Amino acid sequence: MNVDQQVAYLMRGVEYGDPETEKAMAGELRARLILSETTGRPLRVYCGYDPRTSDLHIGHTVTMRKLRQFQELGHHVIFVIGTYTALIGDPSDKDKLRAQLTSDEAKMNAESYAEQAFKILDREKTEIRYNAEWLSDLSFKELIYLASNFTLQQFLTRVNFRKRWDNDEPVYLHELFYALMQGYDAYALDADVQVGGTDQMFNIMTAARKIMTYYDKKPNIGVILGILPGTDGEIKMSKSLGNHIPLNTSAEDMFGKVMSVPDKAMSSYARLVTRWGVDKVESFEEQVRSGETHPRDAKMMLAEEITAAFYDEEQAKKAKEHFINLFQKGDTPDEMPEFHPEGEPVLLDILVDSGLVKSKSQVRRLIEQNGVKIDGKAAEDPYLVLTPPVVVQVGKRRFIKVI
RNA sequence: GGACGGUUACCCAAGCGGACAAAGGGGACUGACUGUAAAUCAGUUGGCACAGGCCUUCGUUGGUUCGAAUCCAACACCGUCCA
Repeated sequence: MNVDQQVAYLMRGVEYGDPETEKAMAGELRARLILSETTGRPLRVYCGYDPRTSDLHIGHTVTMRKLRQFQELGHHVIFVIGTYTALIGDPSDKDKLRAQLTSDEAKMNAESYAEQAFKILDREKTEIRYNAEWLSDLSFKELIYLASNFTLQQFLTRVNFRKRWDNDEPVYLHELFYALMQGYDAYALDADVQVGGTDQMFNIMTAARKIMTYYDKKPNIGVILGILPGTDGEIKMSKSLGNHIPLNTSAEDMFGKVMSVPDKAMSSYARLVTRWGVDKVESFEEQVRSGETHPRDAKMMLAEEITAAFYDEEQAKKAKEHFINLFQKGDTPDEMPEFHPEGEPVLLDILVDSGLVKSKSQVRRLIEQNGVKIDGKAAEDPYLVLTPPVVVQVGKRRFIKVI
């Protein structure tokens, strides 16, 4: 790849909300890539992760994929785990105060976090750092100097603080430190590039660049990526919103979850979570736009690619077949949990005891709504005594085999 | 320290003495339609009971009342403002 192709590759999926900024960043990146090539010094690229949660979803992997791309081009990647910043909780993506985390919790999460990250990153080429290393030694005096680079107005113009301010909700002083700390991370790591989502725009572009300049360093280049929408296609993927696709799941489940994403979000997924190159993404989008490929089939391709990226080609293919059988042909799945009833196999009890339905009242409602099927036939009587083995189905996709 | 406001089901939020298992919205679930979806339409959404009906729930604990989510008291927690 020549420099321009590299820039295009590395800037894929960025979102600055302002074409000028994007142009400026692309320009800086280009210059620094050239510098790296002539001096033979790889760029130092970093992204920080909040160890608030230990199980990752594919939304977390967007920035990792970007780091991976830098790795492929021979640059040095630093995976920072925000053990110290987690003490505050990043206020960026929420308009509410986030809970603080104890350092023990943070550390524990961090370990499993990094482990999952190696599904994407090259273990050999990744440096893992904890920001407590340098932040815990920061003196109060230093903090004052750092803080003197910023005004309260700058913070108050950020929407997430602004909203709370306007609603007379508390904005705590320590929340303002978050940006300073993240900026200091970039300085301490001597970063050339910092990768992050658009929710990190302020921290990366304003805080980090300002702080680095203050310390007479070349400010880092912000590679700001779009936010991956969740399976609802609307808002940011997040576990607490229940619209996430977890990493620790089965290939079948991942495939199915990608398929449940609305059509309009396909392009975000193509750009942010596939291993595809620039050309491939563009032709994919073009095929859908022109109607050449049926949106359903396009999404199949997408789901297969994404599943393959986290598992492997073979498992992805199997997941696809599974999906086709189950949903397109309406078959029952090959494998389903088995349930051994105790005593008389009364439908009502089985559904509750197996955990398929929460309460008996709910079973009654489901039966009234034709939502319970026995060997494919809608059940009418909750007190029906089953003659095992039979397949009991609730809704479209929940099955058990009663033995 | 003081003044004021809040705490209702999964979430937001109405209710301010009886008609309240509690409006409305969101979410979730079921059915129809489909491309699996989304959108749309219809329904369900505390528990138990075949049903009449019964039981538990409106921050906690007591009280007033024939009757309390609603009134009173104390407590707890949360918030805003003034010091």
